[in-house]
Amino acid sequence: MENPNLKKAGLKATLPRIKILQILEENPLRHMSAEDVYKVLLGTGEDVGLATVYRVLTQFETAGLVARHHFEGGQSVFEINQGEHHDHILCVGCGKVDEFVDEVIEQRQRAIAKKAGYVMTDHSLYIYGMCGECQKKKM
Amino acid sequence: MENPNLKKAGLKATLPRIKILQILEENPLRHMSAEDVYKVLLGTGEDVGLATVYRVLTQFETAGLVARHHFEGGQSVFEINQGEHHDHILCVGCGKVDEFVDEVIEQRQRAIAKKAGYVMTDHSLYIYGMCGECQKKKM
DNA sequence: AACACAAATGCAAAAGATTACCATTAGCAT
DNA sequence: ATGCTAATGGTAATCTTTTGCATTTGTGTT
Repeated sequence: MENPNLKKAGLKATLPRIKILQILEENPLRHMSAEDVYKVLLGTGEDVGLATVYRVLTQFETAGLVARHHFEGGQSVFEINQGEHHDHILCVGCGKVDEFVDEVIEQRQRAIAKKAGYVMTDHSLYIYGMCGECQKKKM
Repeated sequence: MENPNLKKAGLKATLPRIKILQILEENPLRHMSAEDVYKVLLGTGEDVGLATVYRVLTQFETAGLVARHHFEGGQSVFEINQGEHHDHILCVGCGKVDEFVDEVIEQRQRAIAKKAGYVMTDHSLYIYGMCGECQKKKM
């Protein structure tokens, strides 16, 4: 029953890790801050410290189980790694997050890095805007 | 002598603002954190508080005089707005920052936002990688 | 040039996010 | 079941940024 991804990642299957991974997998909110995860844990009566949540999330990131994003507004948000790579488009009105993939952009980025003499290791692309619903509200 | 950009932006020409704008314009480091600016001020013997630096930089951002970036690693960095919009490519080895513009990417972004029903207000694209020099060092 | 008043500043305290410390607990191989 | 090491929880510390408030400084006006 213990999630096999933990062992695969070389992490001991401890209770906090199992719980946190489960939350990231099952919570409808795909992008959660450490605080968000912590609150869910408290809600389910788990006795896990906030410091542990931070530690575990960082370990998950290192192990490639989750991706860390730096959306505007300060804190890091984490998203479980499943399916393909994608970028994000965020609504500045309501905070909604949508995902997209664009092969043309991916390719141009690689070309730009190469031309500048870099070996690309990562990239982050966020589009900010106002979503359909929020546009209506503002009228 | 007082920088006309301040008045143009509707900001009183106070000594801290004049000095800070000057630093942003003249410092060879084009991307500076609030702390960076503060240290330069101290170095030139100016008596400006760190809180004022933060306040002024935020005002400059609102006025469109500077752009705020959220590079990986926590604090905000500011860059004076002159010339065209551009995106950034950063070296994860030495911290070097290069700039680039790619019209294809700009255009795809607008198209993606539109298709998702968003009115795009802003975007941020960072490419991370290892620059030429750092690649050599690692061998 | 002196005034008057609101806006801006400096300092220190506060707030928010994340990390470090350390004594205690819990996986896991034997 | 036992023991050893890694992991955890709680708290204090750190770092960046913001806020409150008394004081100072621009600026337009006499």
